[in-house]
Amino acid sequence: MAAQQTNDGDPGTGSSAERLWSTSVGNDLAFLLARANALSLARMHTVLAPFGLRTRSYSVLSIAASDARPSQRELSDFLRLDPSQIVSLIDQLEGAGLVRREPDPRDRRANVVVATDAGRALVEEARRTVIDSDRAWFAVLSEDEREQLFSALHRLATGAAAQFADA
Amino acid sequence: MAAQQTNDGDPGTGSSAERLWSTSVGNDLAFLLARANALSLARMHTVLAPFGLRTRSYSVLSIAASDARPSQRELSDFLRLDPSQIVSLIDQLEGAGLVRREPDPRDRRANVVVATDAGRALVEEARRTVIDSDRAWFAVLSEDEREQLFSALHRLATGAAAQFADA
DNA sequence: TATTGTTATACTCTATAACTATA
DNA sequence: TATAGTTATAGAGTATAACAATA
Repeated sequence: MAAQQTNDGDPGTGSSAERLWSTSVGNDLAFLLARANALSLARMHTVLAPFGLRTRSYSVLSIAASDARPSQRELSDFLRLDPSQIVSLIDQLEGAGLVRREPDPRDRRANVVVATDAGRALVEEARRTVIDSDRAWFAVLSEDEREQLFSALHRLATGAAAQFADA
Repeated sequence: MAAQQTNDGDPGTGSSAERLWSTSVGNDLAFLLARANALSLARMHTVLAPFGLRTRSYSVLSIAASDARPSQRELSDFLRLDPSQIVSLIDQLEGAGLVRREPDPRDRRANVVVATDAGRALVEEARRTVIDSDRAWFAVLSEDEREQLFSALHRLATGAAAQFADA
């Protein structure tokens, strides 16, 4: 760990960076959101590394392994990634034999992204460890609090608030 | 931006990507956290652009403008950025005449980062618009819900959960 | 004319390693 | 020996623009 070192031999100042929480940014919801997410991402990265996945590729593979049969455009919209980023992600996953592009019979411009058997097996194994990690990481919250957090984040991620981001 | 179709809060239409919410990632707290944060960051970027600031430089400048008199190391610990990233951020802000490095009389290795008058004026103006934007963006939550969200995120960002990220 | 997927490019962010000067 | 700041570098993430095939 990066060792929040206490500044010993320095009487008067407590643990060095702790007092910065009293500044305005320390009390800003958006800053807390960013910080919590940074920690969560680092955790996900650690958990997914043994599977050769990152958060993005895990999300794509997970959706490809469902029965949703998404097009690349739908993945782009849902994950809020540029279509070109989806191309790159699918290229990697396809190169690793985890997903394949199937032509959409209803629109010859579009590809449907589906997981291979190998992809399905990998993502199911990965998902189990992700769920375990989630449980441990969110254990500082009670069941009620987790539900409230889910509700709040879901509204922020989908609700009217979303339009402000595109202004 | 890439043609973000404004699918603002109209669930009946069944816009193509909407059904992907029923997949497992759509119900993952960590995914929601990432998505909400991405939207919040995009919003902050839009709000801060007229001031020539980004979220990072805004945070640094904001703390430098307080009476906390942080060292670069403290900024690094608090913002969870590598010391080298702090160097780069301070270089930019110092080049723009917004902060300056002052020698720490108690440790000649350390710099104390303080805002100039210009920096203080800029960040106060910026903070007003950030606060307005925050209010609008979090308006989908009630006052109680905002407090609960703050409490939950604060625990996730500082509590025992933090150690999992470095495991 | 608009949309899907694609290629290309540039910039920001993240993560490490090594170096200096102080402690 | 350890810490504060610095330099350098490489890989991941983000944001645009332009293009071919298809609708």
